[in-house]
Amino acid sequence: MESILKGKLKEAVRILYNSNISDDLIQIQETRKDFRGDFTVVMFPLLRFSKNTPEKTGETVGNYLLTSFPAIAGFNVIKGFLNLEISNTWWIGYFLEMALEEKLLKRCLVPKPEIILVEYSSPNTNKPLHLGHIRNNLLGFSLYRILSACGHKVIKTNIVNDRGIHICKSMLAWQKYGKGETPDSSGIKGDHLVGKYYVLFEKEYKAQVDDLVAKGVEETDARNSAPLMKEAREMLVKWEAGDKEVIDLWKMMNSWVYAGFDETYKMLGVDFDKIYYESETYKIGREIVISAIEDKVLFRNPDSSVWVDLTAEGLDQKLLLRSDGTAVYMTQDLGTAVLRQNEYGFDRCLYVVGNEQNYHFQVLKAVLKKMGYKWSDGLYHFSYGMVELPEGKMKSREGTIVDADDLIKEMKETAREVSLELGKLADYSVEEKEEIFCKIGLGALKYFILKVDPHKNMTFNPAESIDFNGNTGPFIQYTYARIKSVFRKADQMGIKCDISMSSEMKGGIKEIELVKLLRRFTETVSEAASGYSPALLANYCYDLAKEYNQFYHDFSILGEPDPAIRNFRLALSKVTSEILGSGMWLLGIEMPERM
RNA sequence: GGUUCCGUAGCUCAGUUGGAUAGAGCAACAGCCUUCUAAGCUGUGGGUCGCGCGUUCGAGUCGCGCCGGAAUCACCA
Repeated sequence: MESILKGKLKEAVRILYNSNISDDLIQIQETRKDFRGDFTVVMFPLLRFSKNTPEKTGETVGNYLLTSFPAIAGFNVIKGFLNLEISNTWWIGYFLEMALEEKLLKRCLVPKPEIILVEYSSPNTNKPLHLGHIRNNLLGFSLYRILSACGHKVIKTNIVNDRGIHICKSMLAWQKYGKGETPDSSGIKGDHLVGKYYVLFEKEYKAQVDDLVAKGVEETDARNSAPLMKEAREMLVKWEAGDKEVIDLWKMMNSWVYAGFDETYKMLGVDFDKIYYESETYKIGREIVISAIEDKVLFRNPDSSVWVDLTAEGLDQKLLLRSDGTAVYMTQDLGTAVLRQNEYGFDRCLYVVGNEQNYHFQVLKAVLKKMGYKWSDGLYHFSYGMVELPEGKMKSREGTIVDADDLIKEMKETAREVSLELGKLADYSVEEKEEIFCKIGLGALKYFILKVDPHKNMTFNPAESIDFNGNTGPFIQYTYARIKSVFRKADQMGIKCDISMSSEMKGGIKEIELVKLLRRFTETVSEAASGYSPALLANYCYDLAKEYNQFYHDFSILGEPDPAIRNFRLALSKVTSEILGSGMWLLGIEMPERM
């Protein structure tokens, strides 16, 4: 409609004022709710052609459109705004077209699909996942779905940080204090078991440091010379040297962690097409760095550490290889990027990583560019904000880390309580009920996180559990289940939804509001894709659900005697449920048929 | 100190490329279930959009300068 109107406006200006107007001067937007009309044209840019007041210009243009364009039923001018009223016939025609379309999402397909790699999750193998990872996973996964919906070939990847001193810490603690404890023997989920020994290491290590400090040793010296730290470092050297005993221990404990992660990922409903391991990619990174020294892109210090000079790019000098030749964080990310480009030839690579690493990714991109990799332009750091508690950051030392598994469990539990209290699922089996509690609990959690603009920090208050009323996932799920319920009832009553019959609809109707909102779906998906913002889509779903609930409250659907109107309302309900369903699906949120 | 991001109602958050009188939810208060699911709907109260200047017919939105908060600037990852 906007593009037709645009054409008509150009025509109007040509005929009325004998001038050609460029596209960017024509501003069309949906009319605000408190004014009469459907579309609003801003008159100010046209004044240079009309040489008249905004009001007069509005009148003249409005009259022209009214007589030359049948879809326009009327207009009014307020200040510099020309509000056009579109005929209901046009709206209904528009809606029918939409309702009969096989796959609405086809409208989102981009002309040039790209190969896009999305990296998300990126866990360390020494601790279980926490709330921060949940935000990361949900964002990454929904970006995958949204970009895929637009026709891109999207590959979900995960890079597991499975090497380094922190991994050795938990291994060492297990070796010293574990007494052969395993997930099976202890009944503890693998990632939590390994995490337990990481915490234990830190505790024992701190005790040693405190002890040394008490004996008069300087704090930094104490940290370096504490026996546990020494042992951990020795273990890392052994690991890098491929010592069989260490490697075997590493493999065993990692396998526990992976089994634990898999369970959490499954609960969250996320998965990956390809998993990279830093223990493999850091070697590639090292090779690349070494060959770049020969090309004089990098330089070597007298102590034989390798650096890149990015002062010309406004950044600092950055270390790429330690003086002992071992790799740092950046080294492995360089290797991973090159490996991925070789394997997939991606056009874009999205790193879903917290904003605390903004500098790191700036450097990564700059280094690759300096090394001559043209595809480095396609790297994009999807930088999202931290999840904070009311009192600030989560801190493991203060035990305020919100564990992912615990949180998911609590959400399900709350869903169960709320649901049982309402008692609408009495005739369901235990398994069916559990499945619904799961959908609702996770729906609440996922929506809570995804509705917030990704690049902002967000607050989570563990004391007040996540809401199930208002602007929440369950609210949207409820709306969906409600519509499903209407259709179950319609079946019982033998009422079929014959969309074509609603074309006989006439008259002034409030349902048009709903149509207007429905039509925004596909453009919202496109915006969410181009702006990398699932939040846009989440808030759209909320707006739609809210609008539908008003409609549902104000009008009877099945009780409506006029079949044309009844069918129209049924069709509206059907399209609403489909859009809510696929909108939430794009966010990775499942919808229950009943709740 | 340098760089990046953020600052909107008591709280959590929306607010399209600058457009009209800044919106939701939660919390508080008052209503609505013999009729399609009340996890819903309706209403009331609540704001110097951190502060100032500038650009513009028009600024929560753009620019500059302050103030406040976060992150980062490691031979940690």
